[in-house]
Amino acid sequence: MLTIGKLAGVTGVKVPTIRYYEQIGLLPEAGRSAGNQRLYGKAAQERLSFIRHARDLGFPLEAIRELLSLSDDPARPCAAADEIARRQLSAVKARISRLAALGTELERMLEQCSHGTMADCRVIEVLGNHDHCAQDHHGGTQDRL
Amino acid sequence: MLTIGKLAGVTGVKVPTIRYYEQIGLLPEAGRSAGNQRLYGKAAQERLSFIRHARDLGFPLEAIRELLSLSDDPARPCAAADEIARRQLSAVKARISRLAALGTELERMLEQCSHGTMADCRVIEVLGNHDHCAQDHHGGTQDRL
DNA sequence: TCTTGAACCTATAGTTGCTATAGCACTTAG
DNA sequence: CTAAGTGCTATAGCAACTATAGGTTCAAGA
Repeated sequence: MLTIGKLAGVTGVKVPTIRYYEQIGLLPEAGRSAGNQRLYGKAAQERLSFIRHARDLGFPLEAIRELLSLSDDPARPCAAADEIARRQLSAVKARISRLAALGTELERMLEQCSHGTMADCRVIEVLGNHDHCAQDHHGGTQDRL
Repeated sequence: MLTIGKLAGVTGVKVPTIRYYEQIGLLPEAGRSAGNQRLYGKAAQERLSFIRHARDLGFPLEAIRELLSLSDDPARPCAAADEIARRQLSAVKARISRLAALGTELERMLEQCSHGTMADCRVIEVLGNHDHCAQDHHGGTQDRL
């Protein structure tokens, strides 16, 4: 049985984050010691590692909640889990292409800068006037990493 | 003179967002009509367009605040603005490379999926066990877009 | 002129995924 | 036995908005 600090150590998830996951129901309520401290077994450790890994891959907590509830039911077809992962992949791809466009625009902006005074700074000028832009970078998707 | 709704229309910034920018001091307090409604002139419109464009390029509000205060002082050298933009560019690049790694891992995961039941779903299996991963995707930078 | 509906106002709470703080109780090494 | 370290709860804060409630003002049609 691990205390919350040890669990944090082995999973790489911080202590307050573990308590937060319990609070939002992503982890079941932990058993307690005589002195009211949380104690974790192997199952909890595996569940938390799963969550950690999925978070590292950018899955939102709600998606992780779905994945966990799917995996609790081994007989069901795996298509639903598949679909969640595919959604995540396409969100990642969308994010990359948007960021690539932003990077290009930022580079263009910086190349043009002649390092004089603010009065004729291209950075400020470009930001003030969208007509200078080569690409359309308006209204990107809001899906979070 | 534009009402807040018209200003929202021409700049593409939503009405509550404009009020929010005023509240946090990114926009100066707007003048008011006889009936206490905000009225905006050309200067406010340009300032807001600047903010919008910088946000589209992913600059955090604090960076925008700096850029605005720099541009209010046309005699100063442009190096400071340059530096802010360079920081933003490197944040964008870091974000892209991290996302690319995540994308690769997600693709690998999905390729291996044999579309059976949850019991032997690779998606779940891979998420549960980091040893399956080709790459290191732990502890990415937290800088926001 | 009256009325209706859109657009405005303020203030507050919610979003995501944590992180930090305050003020305690418990546990463990010396 | 005591002091440091870890644990507990509850609450507030972060970015950057978005949504809601409950009220006022404005513009246009009858």
